[in-house]
Amino acid sequence: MPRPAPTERRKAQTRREIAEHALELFMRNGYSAVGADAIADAAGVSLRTFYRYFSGKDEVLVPIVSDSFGELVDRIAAQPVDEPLSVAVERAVEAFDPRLGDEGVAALAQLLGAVPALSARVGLEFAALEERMVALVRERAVRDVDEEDARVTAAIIVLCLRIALRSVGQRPPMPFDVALHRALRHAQAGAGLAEPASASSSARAR
Amino acid sequence: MPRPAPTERRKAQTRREIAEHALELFMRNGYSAVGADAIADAAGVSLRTFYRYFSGKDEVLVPIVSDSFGELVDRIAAQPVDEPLSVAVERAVEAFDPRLGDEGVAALAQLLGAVPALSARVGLEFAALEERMVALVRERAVRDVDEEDARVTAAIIVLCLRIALRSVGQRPPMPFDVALHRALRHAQAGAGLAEPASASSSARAR
DNA sequence: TGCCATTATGACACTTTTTGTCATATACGT
DNA sequence: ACGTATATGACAAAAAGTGTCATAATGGCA
Repeated sequence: MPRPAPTERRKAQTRREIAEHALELFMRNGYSAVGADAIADAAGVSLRTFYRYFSGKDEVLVPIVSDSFGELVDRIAAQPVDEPLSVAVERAVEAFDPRLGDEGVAALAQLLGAVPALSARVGLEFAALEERMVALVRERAVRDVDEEDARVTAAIIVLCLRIALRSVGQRPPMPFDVALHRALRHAQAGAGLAEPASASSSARAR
Repeated sequence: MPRPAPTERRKAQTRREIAEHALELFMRNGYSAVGADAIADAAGVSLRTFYRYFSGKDEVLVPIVSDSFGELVDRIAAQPVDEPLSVAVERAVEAFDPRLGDEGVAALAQLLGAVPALSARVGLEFAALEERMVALVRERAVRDVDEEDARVTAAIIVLCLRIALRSVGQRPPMPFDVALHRALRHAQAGAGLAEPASASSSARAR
């Protein structure tokens, strides 16, 4: 029996709010200086409730990543199936980041770059995205695509998303869509894997 | 001032031994059923010493991954620079896994597939490998390779290693070198990113 | 609107994990 | 073999995470 929908939305909202308070606290005081209790206080919930929503401090930014990139995958899925995946991805990314402001994305990316524990945990989230992406890849191939091949393709697309997010968190920060475009182009060109030392990288590979 | 070499080797050895005991315990009793104290006991060190070598239980398999794949990267670096990277990687992988037996690798891969905490932490290790791989990529390109392009290439190679390791831990298990070969071939072919829905994946792309 | 069943929350005690500190023992270089 | 550096162990304490139960809030329904 499915659970009442309004309740589910409320819970997702609470989770999200805790995450956003955590993001702000981390940015202001640093990750290790902020305890789970401080996040709980800031979000107006008890510590026990915090642990009902998150297994630990390292998981607390997951909803933000998960929401943003989950919606991105939704938009990829909504693109017409008769165009190349790379195009579908780039189209979808044009409207990236509905909830978080640009500063929010930058803050997130910086934190992920600076705090291994967060980066590690978020890595699992990208792995989950990869699962969804496998389905999209197979949808778009006409038939009999090997499961393994689809996984590799999906993994490479998700990898490009990660690389793009990382670029946003660096100095100087690069816009998400630009970084993604570059990564996709490079992967699409075969990643420069075939060039011997006497040839340049993908730059000339078109 | 550098630290005495014998001491460093002893420490690495201790670290490695703790890791191997942990791997065995995890395989026998399951990850969550094995406490840090049990690992410390099995390895013959105090709990306090365990925490000097590892920041937590989730880090305890890192030396195994790190050693194996670190040596793999060493061998890649040792390949002649005038051949394509993908070839260098495949040559290097022929002699994969010096210390761990095949069962060891399989056990490791299964655990990584089953325990998110381990998988997450090991992900950081692959990120470190990526750093080294960037250098190798740039070495092999004759000149002026964009930092970003090199990163993408390096990241894709490391991704292939991860995918190959994952394949080893699945049913039916695939040999590491075979899985790696497949992943590399696919990435090299452009990952099927360019095909519209009316064409098959890389199978024919050869 | 008001009632009932469901379920999320808070409070508190408790277990497990992780870290600080200091005394001891061990290993390294001479 | 000796002196010094440093790795280890033991203990205490802090922090993180969990089990449990009573309460409060919420959603479905008349």
